[in-house]
Amino acid sequence: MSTDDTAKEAIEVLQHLGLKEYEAKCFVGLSRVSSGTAKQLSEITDVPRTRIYDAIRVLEAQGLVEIQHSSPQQFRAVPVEEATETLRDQYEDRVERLQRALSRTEPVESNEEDRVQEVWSMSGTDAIANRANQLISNATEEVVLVLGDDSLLTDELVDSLNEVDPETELLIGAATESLESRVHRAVPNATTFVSGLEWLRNEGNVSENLAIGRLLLVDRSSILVSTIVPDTHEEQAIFGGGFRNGLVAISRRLLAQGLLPQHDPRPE
Amino acid sequence: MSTDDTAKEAIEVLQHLGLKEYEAKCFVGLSRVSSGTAKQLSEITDVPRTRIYDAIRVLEAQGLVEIQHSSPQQFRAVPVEEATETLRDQYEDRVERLQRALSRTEPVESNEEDRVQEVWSMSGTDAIANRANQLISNATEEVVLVLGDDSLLTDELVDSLNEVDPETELLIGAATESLESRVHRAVPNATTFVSGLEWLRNEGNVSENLAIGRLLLVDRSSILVSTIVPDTHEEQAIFGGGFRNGLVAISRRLLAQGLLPQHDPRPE
DNA sequence: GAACGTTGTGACTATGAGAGTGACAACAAT
DNA sequence: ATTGTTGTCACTCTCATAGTCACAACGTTC
Repeated sequence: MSTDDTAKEAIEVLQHLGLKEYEAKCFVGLSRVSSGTAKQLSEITDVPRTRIYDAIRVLEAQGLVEIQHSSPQQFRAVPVEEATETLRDQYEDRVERLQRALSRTEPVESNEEDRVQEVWSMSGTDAIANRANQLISNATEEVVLVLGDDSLLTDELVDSLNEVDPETELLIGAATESLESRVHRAVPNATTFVSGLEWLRNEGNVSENLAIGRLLLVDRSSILVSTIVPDTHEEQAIFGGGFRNGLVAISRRLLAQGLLPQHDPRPE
Repeated sequence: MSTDDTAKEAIEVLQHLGLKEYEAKCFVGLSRVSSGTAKQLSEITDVPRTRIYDAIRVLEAQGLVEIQHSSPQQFRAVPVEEATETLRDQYEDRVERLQRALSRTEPVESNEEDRVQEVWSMSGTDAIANRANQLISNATEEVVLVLGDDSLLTDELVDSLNEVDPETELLIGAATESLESRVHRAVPNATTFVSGLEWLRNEGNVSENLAIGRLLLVDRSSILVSTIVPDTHEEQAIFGGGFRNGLVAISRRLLAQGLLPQHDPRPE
């Protein structure tokens, strides 16, 4: 039963990685029997026997399955580590080709109007984290960062923080004391504090169903605020660039109010 | 024109990475204009204007595009490095989940009949390379390896070779002198030679259209032979395990004949 | 070697996702 | 007020893929 669930998960992941349903089922099925014939596989996987052959051929071409050309044919899945390694290789290959293709295609007339009153939105923890790290890396004067959740303190983030110019002021807040001490240890250069976000939590102006994720202000000119939807655990962010940006201005004032009284004595 | 081609390539790669046609086109289009509206994008990408919105939403959810919620909306692609980094993260995530799911699901009754007269086939350079490295890593007595093409001498292969037990005998042949010297430098522990494969090339028993790729014999009990189809550049391999395996026996004899007269004086 | 189940191939239908199009109300700009 | 733009829906068309069937080749059994 639990095995069934993990199997189902494995199948889904494989489909996300580009395999078709039959192919995914076949691979997962094969991963549990060391070797088998089309008929056996069909019974395990609920894939019509006559379509096993197609699926296996594709898998073989991808380097995920081996075929013994006997009669009847025997199929065997490549060991897990080998399979994932192969998938990884394929993927790296593609991303690299993408990178090259894109970088060679980029130059096109652009309407650089340099608007500064912009507010952009983005989604997805990975993308947001990358953007945050990027912003931090480009900081020259000041970084103000508030983390609302332990999981956001990733190694990459720590690296970015430790790589900024020593002249740059680092102000890092955390939602809990334990998180603050972790930050303090990881980024010795930073001034850390436990604050708050109470001022955000308590204001009823945002939908109740949002948890503050991170808050980042770089050089007082770029701001990134993310929220985490508790149910789906999805992260959403808005991101403002430019000095005279309204959002940035507001955020500066919010931070000034929220951060300076660093020890709000109200115990929650 | 050439920009058009690379753009097309980028689109294809993105589709392989899981994006739909419209999404891929939108992203590539956006990668060349710094920012744009739905109408502009539609003109660049040939995607129907009314469908731009769907595509962008998906891209946004994946962290590849930012949206400025003004009127009209402005769209902007995340910088290339950020995008690829995000894609990489997503992928790593999936592969890891796959690995966990698979390893937790593997235990199922298995018919370990331990046949030794097996010959398996596999395809794909990545998969074959991984299998080869795996085999080498498990070697305890002897590794005989012949490389038919420069491109097969990868860093991973070198690592595997240098990590075998020093007691293990390493015999590595190469198709050309330059390749041999590269091998010699990379794997000092190995006895290298320039041979031959003439004995394979000249025999008309295999379809003319095959170039020998690699040939690997480990501990005289496992053999891997790969061929490269010159046109498609696809690599195919057969792999035999087990001591008494017929293929292994044949290969041993072939190698004994082919390798010992190391310097076939015939100059090609 | 006759009879039966198994195996592999190819061709077929059905379904659903996604490509492509159009109608239309909300909006902005003279 | 008029006109073009913008965003949303609802729709059709096409094709990949899930799912089924007929059948010939093969192997196994008695």
